[in-house]
Amino acid sequence: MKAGQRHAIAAELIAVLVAVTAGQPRVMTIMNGKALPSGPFELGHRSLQSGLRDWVEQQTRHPLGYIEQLYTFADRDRAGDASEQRVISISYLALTREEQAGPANKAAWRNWYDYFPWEDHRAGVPSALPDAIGPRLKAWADAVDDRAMSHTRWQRAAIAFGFDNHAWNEELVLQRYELLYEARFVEEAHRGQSEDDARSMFGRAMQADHRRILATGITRLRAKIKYRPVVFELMPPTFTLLQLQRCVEALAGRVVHKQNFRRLVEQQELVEVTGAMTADTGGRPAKLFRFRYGVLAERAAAATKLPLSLA
Amino acid sequence: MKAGQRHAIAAELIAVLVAVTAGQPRVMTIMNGKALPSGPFELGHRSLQSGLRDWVEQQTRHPLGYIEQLYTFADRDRAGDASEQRVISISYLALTREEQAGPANKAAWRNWYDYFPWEDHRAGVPSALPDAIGPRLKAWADAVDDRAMSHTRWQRAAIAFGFDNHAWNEELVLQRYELLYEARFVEEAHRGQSEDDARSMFGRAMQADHRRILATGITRLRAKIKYRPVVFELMPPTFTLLQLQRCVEALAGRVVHKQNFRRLVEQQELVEVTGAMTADTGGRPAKLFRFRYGVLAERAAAATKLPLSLA
DNA sequence: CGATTAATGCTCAATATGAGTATATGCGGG
DNA sequence: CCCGCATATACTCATATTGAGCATTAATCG
Repeated sequence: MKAGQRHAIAAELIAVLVAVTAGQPRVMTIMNGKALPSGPFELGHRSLQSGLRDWVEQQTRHPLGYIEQLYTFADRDRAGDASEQRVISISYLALTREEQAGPANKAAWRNWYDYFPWEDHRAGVPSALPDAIGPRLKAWADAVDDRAMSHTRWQRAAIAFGFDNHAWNEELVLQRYELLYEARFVEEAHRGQSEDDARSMFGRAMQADHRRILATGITRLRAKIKYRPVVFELMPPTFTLLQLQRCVEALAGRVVHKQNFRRLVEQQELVEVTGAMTADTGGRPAKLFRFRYGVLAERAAAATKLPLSLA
Repeated sequence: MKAGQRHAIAAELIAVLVAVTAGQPRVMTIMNGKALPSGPFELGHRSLQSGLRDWVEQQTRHPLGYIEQLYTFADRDRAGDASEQRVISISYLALTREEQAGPANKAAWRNWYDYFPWEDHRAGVPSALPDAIGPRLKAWADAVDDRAMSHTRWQRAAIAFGFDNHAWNEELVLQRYELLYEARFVEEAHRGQSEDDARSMFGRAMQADHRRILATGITRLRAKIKYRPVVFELMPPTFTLLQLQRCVEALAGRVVHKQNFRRLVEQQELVEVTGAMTADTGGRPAKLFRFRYGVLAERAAAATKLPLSLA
């Protein structure tokens, strides 16, 4: 071990901090929405996790309920500049509730679909997909000479974005972003160009690879809500079943069958009635529920299995 | 960012390299089975992944088919000594075939159940579980005064190890190891004591937290084979369905229903016949199959869903 | 030849899942 | 006070998935 080399390394913690408010999935950003909050890992921190927890709680004044490691990156050219300094970035997914939290400094919550407009299928397939994104990906595929290569490109795109009769798979967030990056449609693919805030059909850009990290976080979360009761970290203490459903739908970017959703949640005993009712949303008053924390103890592998099928 | 502090960090890559040979799951070790192979991450490496790939291939003379990041650790007391040097360890799961691979130096493959004897349920529940481990965990739970605490302890143990009518869940490898660690039954929990190689009922110990990392790798792999066709990375180019089944069983530590296993594998079109037959194992000759690589392209989320139920 | 070991083909019951119908209960406006 | 409107909540039903057996076929071994 060449100590001299090993020392030229720095570690950075990056958080994908998620909340769901007003039916929209939000992510905490800094720098006018261009970056995810991140801070250095220092010797004073007990562990990576606690290092992250420390400064995120300091920023949001909110205890983090749930933290999960996402991925560790250390690509040579991450920094962008020619510094010989090597940076290892350790990213985390954290869930919280927006509520109080007078966010310090210029930190701000953003709708995550600002960054990935093609990911929200709650109101049906976004028209930009078949109308604009599809054709461009097709052109990108056709742009190579090699027929086989061309076919492969289009097939990858079709599977990822659900063209050609392929079913939409909401968990392929990262795959889709990487495809758009490879095709150079997202701004990050050509560094140093258009610096405007424009929210194009390919979404708002972010600094360095932060948008990729966000995509990783969304991917993980969309997968996780199907087999772990993590949604509740995003819910207020009591809620109606429809509110819970809307939260899941916001994250998954698709609607679910209401009756089946209730059946599932109830038969799995994930929640219990509080006795109270609410008549806020207009229709017949709904029972208020709370998460039954018992499930965490009872079922180690506490399955949720939200089917999240098409609606 | 206090540069002075950030520089005092080193990064290390650790591999859980797995193969399945002769019906047993093996893991590559060094230091007489006491450690997982690991090496420093250096400035010369293009990325973390390629750094790992570089030296693992150098050690095993075998191209790695599959690499997946496991987890990144940086706990203060990891080093054990009082050095102020902070080490970040990035662990990976890698799959390969044992075959050729004249393993360099003192590297050696070990049956992973040497480290976790209680994890192999292929021949039924290991007698040590109800006979010895259970009672000791019960005693550990009873050792606290607080009744509620005591109850919680036992309940955690019962769920993790399948006592009190709880079903055995093969994916709780890490949870079980951590419980045994907490109860101080595994050697690593009391550093600096018995240094012998003895394979006690609590398994062979490893250096530092390598056994925990191995547990993390097994956990991940046991989960993954259920929804991704990764088993094939461990199989020879052609194989019979029973061989495939035995491989899955070795990893999962439990047997599966033969007919249902075949039904699943075939209806998902994960394999295709080669035309050849083999009459090696005794009974009626079996068809030889090969993995149908097409599935990787066709299904992005190439589901495997090996049920892995009780048999 | 008969026992042994697998391979392979089929059946069946119990759930899980996707989708739809019907009824209940609040509110606001006319 | 009655009429929609919007949502809550209760059931029903067809189909797919799963877990478990039973039966038959085809080689090898002694």
